Amino acid sequence: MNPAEQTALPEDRENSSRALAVLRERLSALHDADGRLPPERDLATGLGISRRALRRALEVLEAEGLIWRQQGKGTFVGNRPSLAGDLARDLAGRTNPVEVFEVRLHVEPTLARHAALRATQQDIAQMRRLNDRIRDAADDDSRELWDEALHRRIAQSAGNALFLGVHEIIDQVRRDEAWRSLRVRARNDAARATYIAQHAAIIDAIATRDPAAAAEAMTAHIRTLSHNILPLAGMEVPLAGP
Amino acid sequence: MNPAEQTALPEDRENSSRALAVLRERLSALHDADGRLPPERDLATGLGISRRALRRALEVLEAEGLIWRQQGKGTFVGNRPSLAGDLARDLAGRTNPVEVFEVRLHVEPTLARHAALRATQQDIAQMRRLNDRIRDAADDDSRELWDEALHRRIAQSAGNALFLGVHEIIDQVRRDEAWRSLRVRARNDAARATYIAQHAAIIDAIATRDPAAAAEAMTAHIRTLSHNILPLAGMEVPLAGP
DNA sequence: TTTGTGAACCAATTCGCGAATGGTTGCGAT
DNA sequence: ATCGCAACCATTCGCGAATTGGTTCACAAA
Repeated sequence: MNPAEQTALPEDRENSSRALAVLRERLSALHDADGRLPPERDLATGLGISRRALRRALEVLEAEGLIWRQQGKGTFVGNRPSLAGDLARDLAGRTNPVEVFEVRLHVEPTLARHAALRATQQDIAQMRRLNDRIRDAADDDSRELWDEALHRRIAQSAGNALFLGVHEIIDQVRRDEAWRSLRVRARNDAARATYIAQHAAIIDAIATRDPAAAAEAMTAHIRTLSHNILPLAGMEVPLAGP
Repeated sequence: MNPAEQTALPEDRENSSRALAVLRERLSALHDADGRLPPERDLATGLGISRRALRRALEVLEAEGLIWRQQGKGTFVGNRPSLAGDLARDLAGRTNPVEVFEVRLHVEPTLARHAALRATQQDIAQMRRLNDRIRDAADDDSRELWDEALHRRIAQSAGNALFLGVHEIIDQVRRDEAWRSLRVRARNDAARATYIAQHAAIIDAIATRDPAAAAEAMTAHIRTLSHNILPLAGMEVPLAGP
């Protein structure tokens, strides 16, 4: 899924063809374990529509970020896999949560600082929507997805493609399967309200174009995260500042 | 080649088998344009030695970092290609030199700061050797290799595997083929002495365990680089500090 | 005219299989 | 014991056929 794109969509697409509505509804039932949809030819005949009509519907779903397609490969639900995947898996095996927080503590406040200077009004509105999604999330897994989307949106708003790539690497390492149990143990009802308030403080600082405040708010947020998470891994919280 | 490893080697390996000496001598003449050596079986018969003796020699060369091997693929001279390659090429196509310096200006001083706290005496001695290699380099291409090795050694000394991975990505983007002509134009005899002096200042700060001075020296170095290079690309020098 | 349909073709990818290659083991000679 | 030789294992490559998304075209339907 791509939470960031979903919320950015208008809800008035029902005037589209019937194929789109049918496809959107059955999307989660059609794909296999790997998220792969049947080939376009099979899917078209299976749904009783022409291939061209099917492709128009798929174009909409792709623009919404619900699916991704690649010639010769197939059509898949979810987000297109990133080139950072292999590198992130390799790094995840050689680093540890303390190092990840040490890096985040230096990178993410800088991204927030730049976002305060460069974020558009759409960026800021989207950040607020994403923080609402975090607050209203029904379960921990979706909450993690929205939280990741918010941090990514801030990184995007910093307006530096290389910095965004660096952030993506860090984020993928953080979310590596090897540390899944740690993330599950870190889920903490009491801390949720704190996180949402800290997110709001970061967004407010960006909205008021205050780079120093944005960086400080982000630093405080990541420090809170590290204090809540690292002890669960039996690790010390690093003292170094940004 | 792996300049960092080469200089770290002791010179007393001549008591090894004759095959090793022969192989080490002819190494640069045996590989093809891609750095590939002949298959072990062919190479063994070609050198008139048994495959086992050849493999023992290759093990030494691999440990020295002069070659790398992979089952089913072959044996190659030089450094094993990094997983960061694909991602770096992709990022190089979406970023630009200004963004690269913006990121370096935030990442490398931090690495130098950490190196001041964590570098070993071997690290520091190696840094000085590498700066001498830069000074004594015969041509610009090898000078670039030694310079890269020095910056990498500083990143290694920071003692954070994830940060090292981030630095590797940035470095590979910086060295992307697409910007080769820019790097060539940036070669400047007059600036060489400045760079070597700035490197020495960084190493001195690390050696005296002064994190702030190390970070400041690195910041000054990268600012000098950006002032010398970015105008060649018709770009403004970014003002933001670390 | 406009739109949709089916078919054919293009381009990128995958799959299967044999060959090549580094990694490993075992046997026999020295 | 050590060395040389051979055989075998695991991974990768190369190539061709099949698969799959991307595109074009002619024709029919609205």
